[in-house]
Amino acid sequence: MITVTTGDSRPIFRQIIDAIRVKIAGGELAPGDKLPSVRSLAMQLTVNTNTVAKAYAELTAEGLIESRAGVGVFVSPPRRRLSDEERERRLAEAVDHFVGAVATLGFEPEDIVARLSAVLDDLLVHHR
Amino acid sequence: MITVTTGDSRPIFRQIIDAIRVKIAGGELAPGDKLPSVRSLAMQLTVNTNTVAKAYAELTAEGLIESRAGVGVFVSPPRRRLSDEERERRLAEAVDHFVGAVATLGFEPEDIVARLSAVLDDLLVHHR
Amino acid sequence: MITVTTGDSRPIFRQIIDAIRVKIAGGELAPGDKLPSVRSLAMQLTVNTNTVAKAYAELTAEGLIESRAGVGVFVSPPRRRLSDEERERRLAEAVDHFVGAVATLGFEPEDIVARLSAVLDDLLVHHR
Amino acid sequence: MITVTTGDSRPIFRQIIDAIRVKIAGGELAPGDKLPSVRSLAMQLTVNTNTVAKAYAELTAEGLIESRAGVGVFVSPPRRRLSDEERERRLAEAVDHFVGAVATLGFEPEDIVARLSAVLDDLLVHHR
DNA sequence: GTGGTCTAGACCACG
DNA sequence: GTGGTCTAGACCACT
Repeated sequence: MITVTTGDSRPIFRQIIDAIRVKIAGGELAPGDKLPSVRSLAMQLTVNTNTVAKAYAELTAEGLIESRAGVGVFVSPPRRRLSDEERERRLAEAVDHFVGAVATLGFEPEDIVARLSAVLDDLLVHHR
Repeated sequence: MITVTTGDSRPIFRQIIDAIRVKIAGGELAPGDKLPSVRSLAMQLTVNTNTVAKAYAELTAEGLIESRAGVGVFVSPPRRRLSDEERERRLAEAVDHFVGAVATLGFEPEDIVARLSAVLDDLLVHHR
Repeated sequence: MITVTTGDSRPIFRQIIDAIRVKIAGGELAPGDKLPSVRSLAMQLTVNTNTVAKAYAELTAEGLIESRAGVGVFVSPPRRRLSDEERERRLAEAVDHFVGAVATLGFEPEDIVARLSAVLDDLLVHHR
Repeated sequence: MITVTTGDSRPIFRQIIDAIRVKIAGGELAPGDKLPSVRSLAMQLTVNTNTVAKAYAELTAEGLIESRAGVGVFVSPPRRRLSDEERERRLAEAVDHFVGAVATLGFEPEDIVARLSAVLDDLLVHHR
């Protein structure tokens, strides 16, 4: 089940993208699985169909899902789409953004790392 | 020295905010230190003065810096301007964004955590 | 100057994407060059601004251009974004599609190759 | 043997059209040869019969195949059903699509041409 | 003025 | 019924 929050700083379509990415990474959505249709997800989230379609389009461009016209949207078999440099660049950027966001919140580094580690392990390790 | 890059997905004013936050958290900017004026920083970064002013405004609202009329802008003494709920909310949001961004990059959880841990420790622990 | 044709089987936004890709590959658009604004290109092509924005968004996702909010859209410095496998896969797919489209048109293979070669050389070699 | 793949950007009916075109151009399907019935091909590919029927309809319109009532579908004797203008238009469009798709993949023009040349020669020259 | 997001609604292509 | 494209128009964020 995907949820969107208006309080989140990310736009709706990006919240959808991130949520589905996490489900795929965690194995909750496996290759071949069918995603909810654009219209049904839009209704469930009470957003416009175009907003869901935009999220699905980006996930398709990333090679994570594929849509079969008239049939629906499905999780793709995994493939390495990005170069190592690009993957590295994106990780570095994500780290930079994260550090910039939490640097002055007053949490201990160990607490932050523990928090993140728990979430990541739960998602990715659980999958293996 | 702060730098802004066009390749970054964050808007310029946010890059400035994050960079100053990190400098403060890491001790590179200590309480009482003087920051460059809005105008001079804008000139140095070759961005609009409004952009720098916007960044300084948010940092002021967070209680990280304060401007003394006619004198300049200075790093504030450490204090908690944000409520615990707000701090928690921001951390949770940052974790969500980060996980959504790196979930499908294909890195091992340990590698991601190690990477982040190194950056955080370098910044925050070094400071204490 | 970019043009779109209603007779083309590609949707408008894809025609725009392909045209800009070719201009970038051919060096007609160099890194740092400014592209026409979303609104002005939309007006010139007499299409909706969303259509142009969609094309620009995909080119941004491909790393070919970057947009600076409030300033405009610019050609990015080149970087290798895709893995070798993905580049190879895309070339193979393009070749398959092309061959499927021209196989029974009755042209001689040499003529087809010569035609394509001329276009490619004009674009890519001219650039070096 | 024809195969369809979900990873391909073309709709299924177009994949079928292209595959049969290539087989005819390459001589693997010669004039007079019998094609599988709409139903049997649909069953073999596990696609809707409408999809195969649509592909056969377009191939018939192009004069490449013909159905003899109650007997089956057969490869037509070679003839030019398309006007020179239409053939030229299709070639030009195919070239445009191809160039747009590969322009920014980072391959050398010679490599692209060599690749395409090999496939075309293998198909068409071998046939003569 | 620039790009980004979202909505509403229409029409088409596909299966 | 499914996704894809396009339009029109609004509102927001950024500079």
